[in-house]
Amino acid sequence: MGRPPCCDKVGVKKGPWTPEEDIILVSYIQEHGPGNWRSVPINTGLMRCSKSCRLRWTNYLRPGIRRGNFTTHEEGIIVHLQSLLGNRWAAIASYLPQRTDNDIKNYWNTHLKKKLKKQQAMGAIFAPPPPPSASSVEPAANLADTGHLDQHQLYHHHDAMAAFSSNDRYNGGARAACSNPEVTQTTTITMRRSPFADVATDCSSSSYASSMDNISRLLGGFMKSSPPDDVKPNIAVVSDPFLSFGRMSGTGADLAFVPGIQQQQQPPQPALMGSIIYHEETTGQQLLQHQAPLCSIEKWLLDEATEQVADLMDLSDGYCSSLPMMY
DNA sequence: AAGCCGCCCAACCGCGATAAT
DNA sequence: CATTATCGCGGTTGGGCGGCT
Repeated sequence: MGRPPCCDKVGVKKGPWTPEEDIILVSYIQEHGPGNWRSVPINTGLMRCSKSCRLRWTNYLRPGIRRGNFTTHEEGIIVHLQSLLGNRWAAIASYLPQRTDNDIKNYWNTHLKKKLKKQQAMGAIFAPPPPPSASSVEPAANLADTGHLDQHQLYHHHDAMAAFSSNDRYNGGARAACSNPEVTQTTTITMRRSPFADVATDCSSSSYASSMDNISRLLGGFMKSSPPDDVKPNIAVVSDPFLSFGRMSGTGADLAFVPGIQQQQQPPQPALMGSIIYHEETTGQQLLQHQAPLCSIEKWLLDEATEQVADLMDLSDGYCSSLPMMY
């Protein structure tokens, strides 16, 4: 015999969560912490399967999540990482602790992919065709493992970054330069006002699921009443994704910083929390000294970030400019 | 005002990896 | 060691909403 079944498949409720269900779930997790999802529907009486509970918590209810309003900075990081890692949303999300993989995936599919496509189409008019052996479209799935980036992938990546950078820099009637070094022309293109300005989540507009007010109220009590100092959720404290190489793994009482891309099955490492979380003033270099050695991709990202993020942060984006300059 | 259409995103589904028995 | 459930991930779906005609 293996394990007992997680939940009855009969009578399991599906569809949008109600405020009542959210309250039940949040208060249960407040008391017991996340994890052991199997027991959640059983102990709470929620007519949801454990999977649904976990999803609701990780994608929506857990503290520290920012929703909507992806900043230029974040867009750049997502594009950057997607070109490196492919559609490994969880890995990408590990660099944006305040964002869920689902959120990033949705944002990519609905916004960034189109934007990139558009940019690449524009670039294709002027750029030479890619090398025949190149696999720019192919996700570089093994990059994280090997740490190796071939020239074309870098190429692709730089184009993507440049597209975003220039796009935002010249938002609204814009002039975007192709970053391809072999292309000397500067392309003048016309752009509408950035759609990204409008993406912002229309949190208050619709169904309950989109109501941040409700959630804030729920979590307000949660944050106030629950966590003792040593288990307090810390996600929001990390002010720069590039400083948080690793993942805020788990939530609530289990929350811990796990260095590296792989967050699966990692035990919490509270010892690291102090060194990372509470050093908002820490520089990138200082951080490197504090941390376990970075894998190649992380080092590369940091190097890249030094140049590119600094550039992006000049874009007078409110959020970006409010971040401390680390580099 | 009503109908249509496209977009957005929360939630579901299916699968592989891992853990428990 | 085999079996079975759980967990976590990526892909997909479908309901709701807003814009357009």
